Amino acid sequence: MVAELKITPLRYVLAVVDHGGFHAASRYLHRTQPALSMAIRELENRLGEALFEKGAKATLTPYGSYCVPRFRELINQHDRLSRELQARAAKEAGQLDMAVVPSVASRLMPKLLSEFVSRYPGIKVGLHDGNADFVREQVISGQVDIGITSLWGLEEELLFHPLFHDEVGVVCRDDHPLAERQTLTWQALETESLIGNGTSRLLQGTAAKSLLEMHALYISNMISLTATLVAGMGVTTLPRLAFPQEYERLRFIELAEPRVSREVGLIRRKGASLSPAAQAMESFIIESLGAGQ
Amino acid sequence: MVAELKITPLRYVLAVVDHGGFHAASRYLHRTQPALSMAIRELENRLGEALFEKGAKATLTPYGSYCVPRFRELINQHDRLSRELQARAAKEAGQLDMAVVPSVASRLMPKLLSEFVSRYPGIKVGLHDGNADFVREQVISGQVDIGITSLWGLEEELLFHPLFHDEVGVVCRDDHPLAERQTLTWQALETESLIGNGTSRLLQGTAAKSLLEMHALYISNMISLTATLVAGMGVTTLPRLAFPQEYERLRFIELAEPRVSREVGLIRRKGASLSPAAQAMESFIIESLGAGQ
DNA sequence: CCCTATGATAAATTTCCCTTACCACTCTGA
DNA sequence: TCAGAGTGGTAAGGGAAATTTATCATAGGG
Repeated sequence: MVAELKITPLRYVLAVVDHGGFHAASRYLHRTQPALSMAIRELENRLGEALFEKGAKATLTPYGSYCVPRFRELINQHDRLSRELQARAAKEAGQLDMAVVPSVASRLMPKLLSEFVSRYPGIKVGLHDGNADFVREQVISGQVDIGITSLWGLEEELLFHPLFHDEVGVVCRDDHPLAERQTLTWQALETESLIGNGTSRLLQGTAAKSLLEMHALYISNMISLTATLVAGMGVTTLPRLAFPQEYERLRFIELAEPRVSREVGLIRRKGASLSPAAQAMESFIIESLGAGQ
Repeated sequence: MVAELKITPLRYVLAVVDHGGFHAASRYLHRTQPALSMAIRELENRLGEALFEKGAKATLTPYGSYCVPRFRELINQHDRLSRELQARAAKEAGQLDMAVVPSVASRLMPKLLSEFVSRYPGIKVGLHDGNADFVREQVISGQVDIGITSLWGLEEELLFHPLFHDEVGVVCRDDHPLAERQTLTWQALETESLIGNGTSRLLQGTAAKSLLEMHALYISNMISLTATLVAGMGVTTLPRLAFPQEYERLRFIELAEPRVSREVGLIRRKGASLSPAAQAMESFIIESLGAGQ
């Protein structure tokens, strides 16, 4: 059975000691003098021993002298903890991990992250990239706080906040016959050597689904895919954001018929709420990408 | 500005976590469930962030998971301190120093101390011996908590609690002419070679005061004094307690006219109250020596 | 010697915590 | 499918605890 030492009376004792009297302390604490007298006496009763000499003005007993530094230590610990937790709640510190699809990671995250860390200097961000399945897994398993990806279907245990639509188009080398076209229909691709990739399943359920069966080649790795395209070995379909702009010889042609797009958005676990830091990131991303872009 | 984290709600949070639910925790804490709900919500508001998921049964938010171990740490620290201070107040632990006159130190303290430490195993005792002036100085300066000595006069800044009277008698070798006497008067000493010692001033203000002027020899050190007496070089006066029983050849003869005695007692500073440990020692000494002995 | 400082005390008041009573929701087993 | 027991949340009232107001006794300083 431990007596409950409330923090406030301990603070009173320290104030009396530091200010050299009950009246001075009461002014400092914005309390009246009897409040201190009674609170401290209550504390003394609880401890079973007087802290201040009776009849002397604010003089500590030996027991009191023993207690004061320990009170101070406990209060310091308390205040440090209180400040730390509040700061963390106020998103001034913390840590978050996110999983992001490669196209977003390479094209959007650099600018986003640099702005984020300058706005929230205390927050540590871990960025993990991988394909849509990887992102989904990471979020569901709780390995990361939030993810940015496009969903293939509705997920029971995930919340999806849409950010933007990303149009699917055809990518080919600049000397390819299709390269000069402004728009394409799926029929125009029937005779092409179409290379499949991780985003190809976006075509599922659309008028262009027959193209899926044409894949002679399937390349999931982006570097390999672009190298193959640059080598002129065929064409592929990609969302615009996934189109690697840095390759001068590659062209992106919009697919007009059917219009296919993926909806890129933010995902998080349904049951669990976000940590303050992750919440800050979520709000930041929605604010940055939700409207404009 | 630091928010005041009260200990009790923190305890509630831990109970809910440890017992896996508000109801289970409320049973454990002997509180009703709404009490926990409201106290914890109050705490959440204070921190600015939820600790438990809403709509889920007692599931911690990421922020909550971060907080819980820190709450536990603070509460452990609190409880440890509370127990320690209460134990100290209950005299189960602590430390005290006392200054004692040599006769008391050698004749009474050994038995007293062995009983004391067996009754209060946690208390550390420092025992310092010296003459009455030394004891007085040590107590007044606060070097020691309490002293046992006899006072020569009333002291303004000391509290004196009498313990027992110690009769002054004459000490001589067993072959001395006075050795066979049962009692003596001061006149019988006029022709003797009287050796003075630290206790001689007890005779001041008594009928035997003329003896003080007869001192040809003054020896303050007890070992030297007894050696001198054993050598048959004279007689001296000593309180009975100061008479060294271990010397077979020395005899103690009561002084009947005048009866001189010192009043041995406990002294402590008037303004300052005692530490719990010192208080325990004081009560113990009074209990042991006040009545009997 | 008055005046002002100290802290202690008593009663009134405000504040806060807890309980009782009730609701909404989810899960389980018949 | 539906009753029943589990979860936790909400509202209103009571009571204890903390605080204030008012007063007192005492001690030190001009």
